[in-house]
Amino acid sequence: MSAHSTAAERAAGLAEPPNRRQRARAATLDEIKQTALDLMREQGTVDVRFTDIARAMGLTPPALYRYFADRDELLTAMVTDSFVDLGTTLAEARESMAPEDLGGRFVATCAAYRTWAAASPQRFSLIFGVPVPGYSAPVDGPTTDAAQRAMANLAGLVLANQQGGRLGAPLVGDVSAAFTAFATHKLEEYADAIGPATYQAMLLAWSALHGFVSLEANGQFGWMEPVLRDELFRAQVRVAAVVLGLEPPV
Amino acid sequence: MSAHSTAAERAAGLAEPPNRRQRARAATLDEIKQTALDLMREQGTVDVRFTDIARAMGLTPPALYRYFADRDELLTAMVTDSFVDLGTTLAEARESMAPEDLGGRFVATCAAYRTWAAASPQRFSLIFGVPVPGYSAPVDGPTTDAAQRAMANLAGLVLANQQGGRLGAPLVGDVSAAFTAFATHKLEEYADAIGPATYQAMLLAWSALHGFVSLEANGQFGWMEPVLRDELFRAQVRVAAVVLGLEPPV
DNA sequence: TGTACATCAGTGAACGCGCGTTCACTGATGTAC
DNA sequence: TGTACATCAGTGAACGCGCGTTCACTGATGTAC
Repeated sequence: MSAHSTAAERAAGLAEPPNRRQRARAATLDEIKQTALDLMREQGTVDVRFTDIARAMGLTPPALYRYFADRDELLTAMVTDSFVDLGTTLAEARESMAPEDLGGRFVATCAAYRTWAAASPQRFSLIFGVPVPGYSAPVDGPTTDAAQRAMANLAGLVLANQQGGRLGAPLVGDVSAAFTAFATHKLEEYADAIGPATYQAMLLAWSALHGFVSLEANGQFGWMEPVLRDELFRAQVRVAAVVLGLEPPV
Repeated sequence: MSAHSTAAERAAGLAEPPNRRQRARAATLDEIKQTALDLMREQGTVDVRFTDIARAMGLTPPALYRYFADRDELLTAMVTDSFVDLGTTLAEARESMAPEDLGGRFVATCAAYRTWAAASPQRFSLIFGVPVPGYSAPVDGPTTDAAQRAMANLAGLVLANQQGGRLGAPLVGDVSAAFTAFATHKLEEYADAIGPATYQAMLLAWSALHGFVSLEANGQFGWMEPVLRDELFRAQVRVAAVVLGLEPPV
């Protein structure tokens, strides 16, 4: 590979390994977001002051405008990052267990969801919480997307279990006609492998997990020892599994 | 009753119906909090600007200092109010059903929890969410109290079911030794009527409900028709009931 | 390989703004005799 | 019942502050020939 790239290569947006400057820029971008996150954590808030970030980084505030057009753009980037990070974290957790170990994969994914939220409640709240002050979310943007993606992850696991013949009847069998119609429409992509009741169960199980995770991340379980919370979470995962009709994974 | 109160009456802090001025003051206090809430709702935020409240009420900002020492005091009041309001709302829902109709009481209380949150996500987030920007919560204050109170409400219902002989075995029977010890200690007040497994189930059921409620209140179920959400919630209540080992209430 | 030019990160001064809060005041409402 | 005084809600002017943002600049890094 030559040191000089051709015009064609540039036009195609091809490789051309980043120079020192570009790498520095990328690093600074990351540092800004990381610093913002640290500040949020430090003050237990979801608010960010541009000035504070600069100060914490040893920069003057105007320098940040080289990287983000304004405060909103930074927040949007952080929200997007959080989505991606949560997604990859869940996927990694899933892949950390052997493909045949469906129960293990389920448990690991649930645990990752919990750990991720507990590790940084601010990002969790950025995704699932009430909007940030002064920040106007992009039109119908990633906000509801959160639901979709989290669901997709769960749906994949359930589908795998179904195909592995490890999926029994969901805990709640009753599904209304309206919900059935809706689910059938939604489930086309899964080629009818998943029925309406199981689809409903996915939402129920997800809610159950999310409830625990959200209460814990927001400090509502502070009165319990961490060990006890672990036990409780294990039980909550059991509940989710039973709701879905999975073979006992724990 | 005479128009004049005695010094003794005043000292004892007795009745003495509030005069016009006092009534006006109380009304203004309420109006301030209500306006703050309306503004929060309007801009989909948990932030409040003192100036905005005054403007919305047709007052000058300094006037508010007759009622609240500063912004924090207003927020604290709003948090406290939210607690009380949620509490009474749940209690009212419970009492709206006959004492013998334990299933009905359970369902009604769950539904009230949901409705309350959906009706004002801001207050819900004030109680259960991440702290408000710039607002430093009172020491170890009501924040974790939320857990306790919500639990107390649920515990009451479960206890009633237990005493009514309508409480079966909880869905998840396994309880770790550590959790058993903890629960036993916590449950002294219930005179051993409730076992550790049921105590654990209470937390699990609450989490499950809370998850749905929180996802819905934060708009994560926006992609579902309201009717479908209703159906889904009904199923979620079923899940909670089964987790607790209640006779099928729905 | 060296030189001339272009790009770009970061600075420092400056701005406008709006917010929280204070203060001395006015006028209405309530209280004591 | 009337008068004198006390209380208190609300005003308007003023303050300090810190934040977001702009602008013209400097100096370092990268690029073309």
